[in-house]
Amino acid sequence: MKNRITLKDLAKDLNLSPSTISRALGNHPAISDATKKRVQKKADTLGFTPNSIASSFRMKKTRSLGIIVPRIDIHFHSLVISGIEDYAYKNNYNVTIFQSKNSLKREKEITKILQTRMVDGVIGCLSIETKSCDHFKKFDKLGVPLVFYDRVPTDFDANKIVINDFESAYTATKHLIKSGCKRIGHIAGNQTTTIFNARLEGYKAALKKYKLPIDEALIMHTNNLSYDEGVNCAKKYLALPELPDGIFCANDYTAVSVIQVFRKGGINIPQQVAIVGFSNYPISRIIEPNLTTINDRAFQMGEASTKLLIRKIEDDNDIIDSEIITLKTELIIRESSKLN
Amino acid sequence: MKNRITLKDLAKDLNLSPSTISRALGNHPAISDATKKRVQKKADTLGFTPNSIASSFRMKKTRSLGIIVPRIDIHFHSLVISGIEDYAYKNNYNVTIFQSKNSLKREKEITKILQTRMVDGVIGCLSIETKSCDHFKKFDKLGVPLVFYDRVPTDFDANKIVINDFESAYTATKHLIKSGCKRIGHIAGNQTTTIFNARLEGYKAALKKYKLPIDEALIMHTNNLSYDEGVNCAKKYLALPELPDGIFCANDYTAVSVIQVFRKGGINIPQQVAIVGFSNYPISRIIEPNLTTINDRAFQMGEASTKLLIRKIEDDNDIIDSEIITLKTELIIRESSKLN
DNA sequence: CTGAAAGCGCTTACAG
DNA sequence: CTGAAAGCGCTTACAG
Repeated sequence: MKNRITLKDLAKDLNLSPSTISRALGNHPAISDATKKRVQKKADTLGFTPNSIASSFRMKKTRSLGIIVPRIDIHFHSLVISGIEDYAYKNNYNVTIFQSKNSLKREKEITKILQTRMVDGVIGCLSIETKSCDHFKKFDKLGVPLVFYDRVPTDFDANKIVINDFESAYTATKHLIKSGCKRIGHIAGNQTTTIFNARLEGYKAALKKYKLPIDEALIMHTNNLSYDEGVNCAKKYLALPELPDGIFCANDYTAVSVIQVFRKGGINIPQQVAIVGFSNYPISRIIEPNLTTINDRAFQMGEASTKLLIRKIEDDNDIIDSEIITLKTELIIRESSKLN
Repeated sequence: MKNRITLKDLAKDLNLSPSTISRALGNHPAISDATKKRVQKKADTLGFTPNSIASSFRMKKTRSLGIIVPRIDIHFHSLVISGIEDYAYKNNYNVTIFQSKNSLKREKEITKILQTRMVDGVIGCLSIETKSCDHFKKFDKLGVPLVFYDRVPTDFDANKIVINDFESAYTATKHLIKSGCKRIGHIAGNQTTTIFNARLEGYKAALKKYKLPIDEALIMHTNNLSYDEGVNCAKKYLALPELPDGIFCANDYTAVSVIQVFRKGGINIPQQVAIVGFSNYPISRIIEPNLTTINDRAFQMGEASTKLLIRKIEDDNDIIDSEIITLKTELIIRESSKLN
């Protein structure tokens, strides 16, 4: 570490006090323009860079947000983080990221780290293993606001940014019904996860509403909605005495695998089976036929989380205890379900 | 902000000095086990959390790494960041992320922010717009180590983690030649970017080595190697009097678009045209036929960058000025090029 | 084994 | 318009 220039050094050089230097660089109204210019010029020539840690320490504000995501390399999360960084950057906050790797143990460790006053607020998406959220309760005691997105706690009141999974699944299923499908299947995610349960329920609700039977044989269950699980589900569909004529898949990966397996089996999509996915992953525009899917607003989720969080951080006399914001999704109709 | 418990509070409560509390919690050998236990217990019951900003300030170490990437939501970068976070986490560093959004202006702003002693070291991948790296030179003066990956500066000596793009392209092209291809095309990226130029040169070198002609008509140039540009290139190939029998694409997106356009045109892959991509994106395992590609070691690039950076941060009497580490890539042979 | 003291580099209420 | 002084919460060299 080299010797770094401080306010004191500038002060000595200019025969001013450190207070004046600080005010001049902070563009304080009480300082004369002449002084401001002198100070700025000296700061530039000496290459002064302020010590933001000293400032954070003094101000008890770090202008940092802590983010806990299961994994960064999952496209959904990388989009959310992109939205977070973008909104934070525009508001002069920076973003410190941690991956829980879907381990409850690691998630707990991370909350401990974040509870050292490192950050002014926290945005989290729970790990798959997380059932109870006790390890997040300390933030409230410390006065550190907390916002969850996507996988949110159910066991305590918290700020949450979500989409309406039930409604989205209902819309997707209704779209298949309106396109003329009568035997509609569903590839479901892990039912202990709220959002995947809601997608299943939305699917069922649409069937009920339009007086179509709910046939458990057409509902396939998976653990991770992985591509490979999708392949298995597709094979099971092919083994049925009668194929479904439409399938709503709880994510795009399984939808893509179904399309591929079915086409290999000589089945026309969408003519014989129409397919709808969920998430609007990049692959949905590449797979042939292009996949009808739900835009889950990942980037906007990041923006909205950050906007809410910063408001909570900066509004001292905020009397709202917790807030749940639901974003509108969007059905994107593409070739995989165009029947008429 | 609520009133927070400090070392002083604990000290008063236990009739000890703050120094002792600090040492006890830091597991200093000079403190008796009995005292350590008393202090730890009290800290737990009062819910003491240390103020890491105060500690950073005092120690002149933040244990934070600053990352500048063009975008977080590009799969390559999200993988690198994942590798960075993983290695950093295991070594008790945290990771603060900024996106340049490929804007030189924003990249400069970010370097300014990072030069406020916020971080102990910086990992960067240059924006597309960046030609000169003067804005990074200040880090050296501040004693803040800097490591670049992937898109690295050419105009000054710096620590760099790269793959051998020339060699990888050579290997990919050689694979096509060994598979029997005689008319091999290339879809090239922006030639002002070093890595894409190296890929083109590696391709040419392989052709030369094996005494195949370099036919400029078979070399397509793109700006961003986007999917849509790939579609255009594919159409241009189709318009040629004679098709190539193999194409090495500088990334997977263009390779995928070529496969799709060619198949729509009734061309068999790999029998008529063998295709090789670059990067091993998830889609390479989904597209049919599965795409032969180069594993570009994104995650490992993140790990290696962080390992090098932390070494530079912690090794005070390091006399190495700058270091360039080249990672081995791997040719992954899949259906799109299996000719024999 | 424990304590008193100094100081990291800022910011700001108070005084002039 | 400018300055002197206090203090944010830690850590550690020094002393005992």
